[in-house]
Amino acid sequence: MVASGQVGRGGRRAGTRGVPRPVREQRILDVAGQAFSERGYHAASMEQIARRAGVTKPVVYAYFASKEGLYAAYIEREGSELIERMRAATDVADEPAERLRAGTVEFLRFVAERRDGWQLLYAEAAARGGPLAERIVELRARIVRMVRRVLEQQSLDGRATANEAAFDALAHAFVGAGESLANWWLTRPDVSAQDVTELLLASGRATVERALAA
Amino acid sequence: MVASGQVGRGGRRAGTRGVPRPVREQRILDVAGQAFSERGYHAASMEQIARRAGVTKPVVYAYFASKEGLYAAYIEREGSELIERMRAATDVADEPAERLRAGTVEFLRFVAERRDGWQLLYAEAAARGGPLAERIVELRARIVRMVRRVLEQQSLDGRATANEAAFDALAHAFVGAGESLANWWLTRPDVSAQDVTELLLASGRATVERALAA
Amino acid sequence: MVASGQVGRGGRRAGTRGVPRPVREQRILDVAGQAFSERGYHAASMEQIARRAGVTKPVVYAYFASKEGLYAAYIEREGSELIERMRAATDVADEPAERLRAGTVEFLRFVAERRDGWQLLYAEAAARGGPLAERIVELRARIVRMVRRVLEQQSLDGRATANEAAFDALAHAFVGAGESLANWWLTRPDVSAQDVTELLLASGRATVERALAA
Amino acid sequence: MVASGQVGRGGRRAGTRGVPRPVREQRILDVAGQAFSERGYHAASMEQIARRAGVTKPVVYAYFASKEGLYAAYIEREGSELIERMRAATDVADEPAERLRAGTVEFLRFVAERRDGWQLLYAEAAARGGPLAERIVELRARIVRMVRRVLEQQSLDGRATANEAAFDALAHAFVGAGESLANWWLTRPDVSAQDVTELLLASGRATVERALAA
DNA sequence: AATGAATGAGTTTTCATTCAT
DNA sequence: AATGAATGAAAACTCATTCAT
Repeated sequence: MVASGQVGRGGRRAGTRGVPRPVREQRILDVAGQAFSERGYHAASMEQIARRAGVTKPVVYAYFASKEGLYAAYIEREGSELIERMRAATDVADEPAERLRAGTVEFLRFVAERRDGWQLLYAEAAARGGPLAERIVELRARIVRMVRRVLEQQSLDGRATANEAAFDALAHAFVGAGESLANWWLTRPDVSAQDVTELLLASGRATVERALAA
Repeated sequence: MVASGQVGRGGRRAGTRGVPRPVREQRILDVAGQAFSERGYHAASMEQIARRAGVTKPVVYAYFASKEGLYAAYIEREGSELIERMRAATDVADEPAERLRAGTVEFLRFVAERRDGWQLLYAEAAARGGPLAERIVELRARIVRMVRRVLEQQSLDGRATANEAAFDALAHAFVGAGESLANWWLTRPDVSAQDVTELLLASGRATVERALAA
Repeated sequence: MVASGQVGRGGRRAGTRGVPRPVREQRILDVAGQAFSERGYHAASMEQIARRAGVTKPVVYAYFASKEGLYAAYIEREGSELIERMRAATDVADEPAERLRAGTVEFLRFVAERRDGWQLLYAEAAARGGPLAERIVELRARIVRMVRRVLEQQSLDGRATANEAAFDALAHAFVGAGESLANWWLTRPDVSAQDVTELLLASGRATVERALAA
Repeated sequence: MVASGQVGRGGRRAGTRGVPRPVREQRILDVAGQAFSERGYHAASMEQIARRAGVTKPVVYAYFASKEGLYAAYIEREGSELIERMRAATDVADEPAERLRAGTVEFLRFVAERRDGWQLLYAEAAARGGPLAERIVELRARIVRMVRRVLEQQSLDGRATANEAAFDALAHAFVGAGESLANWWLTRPDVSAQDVTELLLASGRATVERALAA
């Protein structure tokens, strides 16, 4: 019988042969995320990303077609993951209050685990313009809607008289507070996720009860 | 050593002579702000900025020394104005509550009047690593401190037992909520500044009273 | 952040593919030497050098990193060759007198074979302040030291009482005479290298014997 | 009677009014020489030269028409002075030997007194190309001819059988040795001009007597 | 006679992108 | 499927030179 393994068939110099494409793709995305996050989209160079990922530039182009494509793929991966994790966490709970807590906890987990991804998503959402603007805006909008739905449900327990816009505004305020708090938290490793969560939730609850009541 | 055939450079065609320097400076800054805001620091080109400002590149360099210098000057102008206006507005009032309201109102006014400036400041604060990162971080920190001080004063009226970090967190949350709300507001021309202000303040008040009490 | 409309850069037309890198490097250096020699460092343009070498600018940068790098590489190539050839020629002979003759002959050979290189080395040594000033000064100093050593040995055959500085001075005078003579010779193709050599050596010998004796 | 002085008549800011044109011209040339000598022709900027001379750029252009004109004027001034001084010194003496000594002494004096001028003349003579090439070549040629004539006269005292070319070569060698020695001397302030002169003359004499005799 | 303010024309350098192998 | 080597296009920045005052 002839040797059946696919690896190490000789001829080639060394390289990273035999690594399956999906794995390599992820590796490239990881490196790209780091580079984009550290130096910004423009300053990050394809050359460097390729080198750090242990491949050559044409490979990167073969996989992602262009720098913008690479960027989009990264944003997409991180964004989907954030949304998916939040949705999954939220869906587990029944009570609105619990759902909000679960989503918040998961959000902070993501922020801590994927600093690069989070910071890039955040920065990109802040910068208008650019072809990924829509995608990111939509992403954030989805989160805002999730929050808003929960807040509305929470409010129904009381007597909600607030109008549409008010809830929209409230959700935006809540999300903004969460983002800002998350970033602050990243600079304060001594503070627990628990504390951050509680503060944010308490603020949200208090606001719904009092601010919307007005 | 000496190159021959170097004659015939320079010259003049028509130009916008007679415009006093300070005026021109401001004009260039305005245009630069637009460009940076629309396309981001890297993508904005000096060539284009100069052309749109009705001058030539060397003029821009004569005034601002470098692209980064131009950017810095713009950030500086907008940032100082924002801070100054907020401080001035705040200083007029005596009561902490009134001070917070005044600052908030002035902030929203700035956001509305200087969209480009606001959006650039916001985006740049979100992106770490850009040029002037420090300057902007310091700017936002100053605003956070202003808020924090007011919140502390407000809280003293009650019985504040909250620790340091809590106030820090609260201020960051408040500022984040305000930023997010401001951006949302820019997309909703039908909503009055008044309403946005009230929502934000109510949220802040409720949070201080309830969230910190916990 | 992300600029749109950046597509469609790069490409290829025809080019001189297949030329091995070392060959191309030498070709570029040759052309660069010509350009630098003809127009001086500053006046020579990378654009022009690249075009004349049949490559594009980025190729030149890929090989030599910068204009100064290119210049340095050329100076280095020519300088090393000159020194190496002189050293090799010198080392063959045993007697001081023979060594001096061999070195001189080889020097003139280099001057004749590599006009561009020689003239650039000479000009650059004359101009203080250029890039690589140090490198060239060191080069010439090495030659001066070679000459000096030989002169000292020659002198030992007689009764040398001359002080240090005198030998230094003598070596500098000899080298200067050689350079000047070489340049003059380049304008007089009818004169033989032989004659130039003899004159220079005779002058050196006479000087050592008489001038130092004083 | 009304104040008659021409200076300080008011109206103007401050400036350097009242300085007669020739004085100003010389001042500009001085500064230009420094700049060219320090940084090379290309790297020296008109802006800087003007500023250091205490005038504005247009003034420089009014006086010298162009950068090249300024350079030419400086070279001209220094070159003429060198030649003139050497000729004057030489003309005083009668004997060939005395003439050579007088010229050499004066040359070294010039080198010491006018470092900038000397170094620029030397560097420019080394660099071919450039519009002043001819002028400088002619300058050096004149010095070489002076030397040659003296050497011929000196040689006549003996029995000269040397051919034309030999004297030419000899003169070039002598001048080259002188230049090189002069530059070396500039780096050795401890050595006296006297010593340098003697060495050079002795070398010249020895060479004429022995080398040409061959 | 002098100046402040501009300008046109380069220069070096960098990068995303793509063939030929 | 992968790479080494090139390329076209731009971008920041500089400077000699000149008008309008």
